[in-house]
Order: sequence, then C-alpha cells, then structure tokens
Amino acid sequence: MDAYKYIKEAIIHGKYEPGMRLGEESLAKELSLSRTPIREAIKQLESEGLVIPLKRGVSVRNFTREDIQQIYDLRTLLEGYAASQAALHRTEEDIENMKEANSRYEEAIERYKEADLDSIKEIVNFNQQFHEAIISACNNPHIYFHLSKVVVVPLVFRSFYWYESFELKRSLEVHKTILSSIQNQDSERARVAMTEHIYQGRDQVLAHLEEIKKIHVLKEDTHD
Amino acid sequence: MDAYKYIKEAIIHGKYEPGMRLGEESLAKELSLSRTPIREAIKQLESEGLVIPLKRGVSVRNFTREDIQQIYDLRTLLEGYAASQAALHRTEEDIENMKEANSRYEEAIERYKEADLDSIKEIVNFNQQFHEAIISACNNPHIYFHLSKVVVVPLVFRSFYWYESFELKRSLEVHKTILSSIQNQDSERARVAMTEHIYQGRDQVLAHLEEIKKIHVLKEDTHD
DNA sequence: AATTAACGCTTTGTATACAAACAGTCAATG
DNA sequence: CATTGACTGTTTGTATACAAAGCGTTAATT
Repeated sequence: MDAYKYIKEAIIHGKYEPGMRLGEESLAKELSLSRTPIREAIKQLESEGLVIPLKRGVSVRNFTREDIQQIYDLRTLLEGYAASQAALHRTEEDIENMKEANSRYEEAIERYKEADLDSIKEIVNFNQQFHEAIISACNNPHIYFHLSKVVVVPLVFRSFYWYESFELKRSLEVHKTILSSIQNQDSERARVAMTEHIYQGRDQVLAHLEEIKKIHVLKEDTHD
Repeated sequence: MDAYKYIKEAIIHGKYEPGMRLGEESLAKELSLSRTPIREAIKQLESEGLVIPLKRGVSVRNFTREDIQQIYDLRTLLEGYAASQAALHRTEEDIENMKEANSRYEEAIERYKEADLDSIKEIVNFNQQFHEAIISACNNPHIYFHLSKVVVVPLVFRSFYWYESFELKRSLEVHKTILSSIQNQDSERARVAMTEHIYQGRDQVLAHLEEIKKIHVLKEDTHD
C-alpha cells in the first residue's frame, strides 16, 4: 500500500495520536516496506504540516484550539471566495454536480442513525463532495490545492462522530441556500452563506474539543 | 548542500527551465549526493506544486498566464486578509519591524541602478521582509504557511529584473499607505491597499510575460 | 551524593546494489 | 509500407548496508 496515504489516514483516524513519535523502522515493519519509501512519505506529510520535525525524526502534530480557530478563519476566506466565484462562473454541469452531491447528502442524512459509524462516514463523504463541486466550479484550481490541505486538519478531531440529527439538517438547509445562490449567480450571498456554514462547523469542532478536554480532566482526576 | 533548497533555487533562478525533466541521477551527480536525498527533495517540491509528476520522474512546472492570474487572485485574498488582521492585532514591535524593513527597502531603491542584479536582489529581499512583517503581525501562522508557497511562483519568471525606477517608487508609496493604515488600525484600508498593491505586481508580471512571448515569437521566426 | 565522562544502544542520514518498469530501436511479418 | 513484437538501455522504485549523530545509563572521581 501507498505509505503516504496509509500514514495520513492513520493520523486522521487517530491510530497515531497527536504528539506521538513516528519511527521509520516501526512504520516500515508495519507496512512491510523498507525505510526509503517511508521517508519519502514522511517528507510529504511534513511539508503539509501534518507531522512536525523533532530533533530526531518527526511526531504527529498536535493542533491546539488556536490552530483550529486560525485554520477555520483561513477556510472561510478561501471557501467563501470559492463560493462567490462559483456563482459567477458556474456552468450547467457544475450545478448538476452540486445538486447530485447534495441529494446524496440529503438521502444519507435521512438514513442516519446516531452513533453508526458507517452512516456517518457516508455523510461526511457526500458533504465533502458537495464542497468539492463548488470549489471546482470556481475556476481556480490553485484554491483547491490549498484548501485540500486546510480541510484535512479538523478531521483529525473526528468531531463529526458527535453530530446530532438537527445539526445535520441545519447543515443541509444551508447547503441548499448556497446552491440556489450559486445557481442565481448571487455571488455575495453565496459567499456569506458559505462563510457562515463553515463557522458553524468550527463551532462544532470547538465544542467537541471542550468535551474532550473535560474527559481528559476527569481521567487526570482518577489517577490521583 | 541541502538538495531541496538547491533545486528550488535553481528552478527560481531559471537554471532548470519550465518543462525540463529532472533526472535523479544527474541531480545526484550535480550535488555530489546519492539519489536518496534527491528523491526526498523532489517529493517535497512535488507536494508544493513546483514540479509535476510525469509518467516517469518529474519535470519543472510550466506556469501559464492563467495560473499567474489565479495565483495572484489567491494572493490578494490571503495577503489582503493578513493586512486587515495585522491592522487589528499589531503590536508596537510589529510596527517597528515593518518600519525597519520598509526603510531598508527605501534606501535600496535610492541606491538602485537599472539592470544591476545585486541591487535588484537587495530590493526584492527587503520588499519580501516588509510583506513578511505584515504577515507575522496578523496572528495567523497558517496564513504564512500557505502564502509562502504562493509567493514563490511568480519569482520563477524573474520579472523584477525589468522593474523601472518609477514602478519601484510607486510601490514604496503604497507600502507607506499600508503601513500607516495598519498603524492606525484602519483594517479595511489596509486590506484594500494591500490588495491593490498585489494587483499592481500581477500586472507587471503579466506584462513581462507578454514581453517574453514576443521574444519567443521572434526567435521562432529566425529559425525559418 | 553529585557531577561528568565514556560507553553502548537506538535511530536517522546517506550510499549503493538490485529489481522492475518504461522508451526507443530495429527487425520481421502481414 | 505499416504495424507489431522483442530486445536493449536507461531510469525509477525498493531494499539493504553502512556511517554518523543523539540519548541514556553507568561508572568513576571529587
């Protein structure tokens, strides 16, 4: 298997926890590869900021609350812009793609049972497809290039596991607003709606972070 | 020497031209290294988009006119935002850094003799320091992370070799406007001035690209 | 007992050797 | 004459071996 993808997934899925040191030898054994391809994969992850260099080797980056705030600020900026440009440049095909992805998203939400991992993964996947449809409609591939590195980060916290049904429904409504704004070529409305949508996502991640923190504090207490 | 830096510089300085294929073996010989560190460097450059994968190995990316337009759009967005945030969050020390860099920039422009490479490099360098001072004042390191990859691209065209004295002086004036807006915490003015400043830079790169194109056409003609 | 020096172990950095994939050429055949 | 097939040389992908740099532990000296 491709070492880069494997390690990246493992970080996102929490197999390698933040702060954990990544040894080349152990990764090589785990993937039944030699150290050479592992090193290349690590270099890539390093230049994307998912792992940070230590005096010796690298460790999984630990994103702070501040990081999340800043990263989401960046994302509102980029993706808000993408939405506004999509409104100006969208073709019929673009609109079709967005509608398609969003219908799937809606269906998946209807099927949703709380705490069912597979159904959540499905939802996350179609949500991503909707966002990607917009980004590719904005006529600026470079935006996509940078956004793809920004979007990964919050995934590390897997906060969507905690989504409640009403949050998903609200998200779906906003999607529809964004979609119709783009269809009507109302670029400013598209930008604002997208920006707000992403801020809502940020709030949920931050709330989830608080939950984690509490649990951590509880754990600390039981140790005494 | 560090392979990553070396190759990057070589691409920027035009030693490796766009479209040129980069063989591992030849790079290794050139740097008196083995292929292993070369491959790691290439993987990094690839994930930054400076080289693109071929069926076999990589080649130096050829940025089109469209790429430049899109990249500058991105840069106005990011750096305009950075300027507006810098206006909100700047400390006294931030202001000092900006003033320092800009003074150096002004001095270098006064010393400027057209077509003197060293004096141009000096100017480019202090200009960059000024922009970096703003970006670090904006309280969002992630912006810097992405901007650093955006800013490199136009350098490939080395259009600043062609700068005329009046263009540099205009640029200096805009710097002063940006600086005072930030000092006065006028965030919207800072954003607009920065945005305009970068669009001016884009115009110059695009004009330079036209020049190059003309020369190319002339060359083609002489071949017949 | 504390501090430092030295030793050894672990892990990364680099080189090299080998395997496999691809490109180009030349020849054979329809 | 064109098209296909096999061969060969070149280049990348992977593994392994070796060099060097850090870190921890232990022992010796003050």
